[in-house]
Amino acid sequence: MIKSLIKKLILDGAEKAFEQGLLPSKSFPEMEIEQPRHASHGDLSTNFAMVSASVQKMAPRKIAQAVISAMDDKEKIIEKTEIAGPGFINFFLEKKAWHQVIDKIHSEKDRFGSTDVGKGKKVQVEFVSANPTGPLHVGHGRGAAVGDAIGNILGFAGFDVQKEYYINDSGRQIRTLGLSVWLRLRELNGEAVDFPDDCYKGSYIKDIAAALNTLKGADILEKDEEEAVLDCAGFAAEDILTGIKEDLSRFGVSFDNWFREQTLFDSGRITEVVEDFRKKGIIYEKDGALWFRTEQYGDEKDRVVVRNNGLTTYFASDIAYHMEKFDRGFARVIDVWGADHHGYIQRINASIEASGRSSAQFDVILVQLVNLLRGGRPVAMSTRAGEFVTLRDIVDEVGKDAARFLFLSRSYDSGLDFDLELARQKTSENPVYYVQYVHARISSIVAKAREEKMAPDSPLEWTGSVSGLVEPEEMNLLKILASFPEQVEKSAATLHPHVVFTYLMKLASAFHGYYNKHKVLTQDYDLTLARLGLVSAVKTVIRNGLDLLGVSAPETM
RNA sequence: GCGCCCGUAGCCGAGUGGAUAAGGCGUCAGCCUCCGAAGCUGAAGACCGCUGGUUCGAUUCCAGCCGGGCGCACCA
Repeated sequence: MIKSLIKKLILDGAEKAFEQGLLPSKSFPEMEIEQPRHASHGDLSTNFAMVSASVQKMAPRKIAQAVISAMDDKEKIIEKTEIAGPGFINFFLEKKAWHQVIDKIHSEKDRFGSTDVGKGKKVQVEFVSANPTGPLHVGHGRGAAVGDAIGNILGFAGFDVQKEYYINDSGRQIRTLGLSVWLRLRELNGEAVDFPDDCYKGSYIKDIAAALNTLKGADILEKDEEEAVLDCAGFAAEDILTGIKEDLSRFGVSFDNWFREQTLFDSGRITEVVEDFRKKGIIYEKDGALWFRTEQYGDEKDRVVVRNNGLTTYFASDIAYHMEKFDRGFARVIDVWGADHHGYIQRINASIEASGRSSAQFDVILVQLVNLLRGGRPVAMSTRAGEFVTLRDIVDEVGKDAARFLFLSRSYDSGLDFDLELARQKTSENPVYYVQYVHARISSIVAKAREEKMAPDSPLEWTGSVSGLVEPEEMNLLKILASFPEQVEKSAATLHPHVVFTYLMKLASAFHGYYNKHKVLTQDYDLTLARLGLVSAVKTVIRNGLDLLGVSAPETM
């Protein structure tokens, strides 16, 4: 908000400078306004003069001079300006310019930080979408944390967001699941079976078989293989899916929609798309299979959509699924995938282009792999042998908050070491407590103030004396608070939740420093009110930020 | 071989064209009769993988190389 004020001052100034003949051109390129790294460079700084140099055909410092001389600071929020270095215009603001933010935070409360840059545009974020063939593991956890946070952040930035989970409930892996359960079921009934290598070996398969056995074991044993396997598959998939939903909900992740692959078959959507593409000539036949000319759209080679046995591939479903998404009216579709699926992007892009849409409406977020460690040593994981640490195990061991915060602590572009021992520690090594501690500390201060009747109850009554906030640490906090909305915007624009994480760490650090240096509750009534107004604003922003990441903000710890 | 991601202090890492490269861990020296020490203050530690290019300006963009991770099925 302060930035936009400054921006307007600059543009108005430039306009006026042009009218006065100080500037030759009326065209003003996009400028950056940012908080300089060093306080000696002012509160805010712009590169306006530098980016205008080529348009104005003038030296940046001269442009800066012209703009400053024509600027009209009616509200007197600028203490002074200076031209620095190659042509930066540095602004030193009056303290009152920063004081306003407290009022704003207390009136907007849990909406502070939200913006309308999204303009209500419909966006779908699809994430996790793990096959219902086994429990969720760490990698799914990272994807869940990232997808959920991105959804929250986009929503806060004014997009109309739907979170969706795609269930692969048909196809070969589901049959394999059914077969695995069927074999275990027969084992339970005393039969000696040969358990194939490509079947699922996890102990959860035995649990499912046992449950199914008591339910209707005898029934299934009577059926022939095909039917029995199908029965087992249906039961197992639903059972696992129920578990997945539970795990996700305990992880604090909820979806607006669960979409089943099977519906694409039932509605005829898949054959429809294949037929459509065939008519358009982008699908051809070779070796008894149908191929999609994805190479024409930049893929390495063409891909099969219908196998020579007549069955459609997973890719065919996915084409239909993405068509379906756009048909549902989403202007923008975002998929969150594990990085090992990156080779798939070209293909989906191809199908979107082929259907006459722009692949610019489609984003894939590739989440790099997670290395699970315990005390610095890798945790052995083998899906094949059915030995792995599940997301549920992790939530049980380290808690939802610590897990989510760690998953979002750095960019998903890099691999992540997740150390269970570290995540469990309630020490400074664990950033989640560092931030939550701020919230709890402030709660405690506010509670004490109320108990001892040091201030009126409503925060709205605290802001009258904000002018008492003059300490450098207070000004620093105010500036950080004021930048929250733009950090949310940046996070939304780049689809990177760790921007919010980094912001929260910065705010928390500034608060802890302030807390150690200055008392909030003092003998001076007005000063106490002002500081209560400040710290409770910090509390609100910490909570709003943690909310976006799906981490709780406790009153006590 | 081809494709995607990564390469910033002993370690983990922020920084998507700007002025003196965040922060954390670890190391060293300090701070609790006082609002929560899960906290704070200070010190030491960086040819931002290498070589070129674009630019007034490159850790940031481009190219090539080196190193690491992950993929390259009529599997999902």
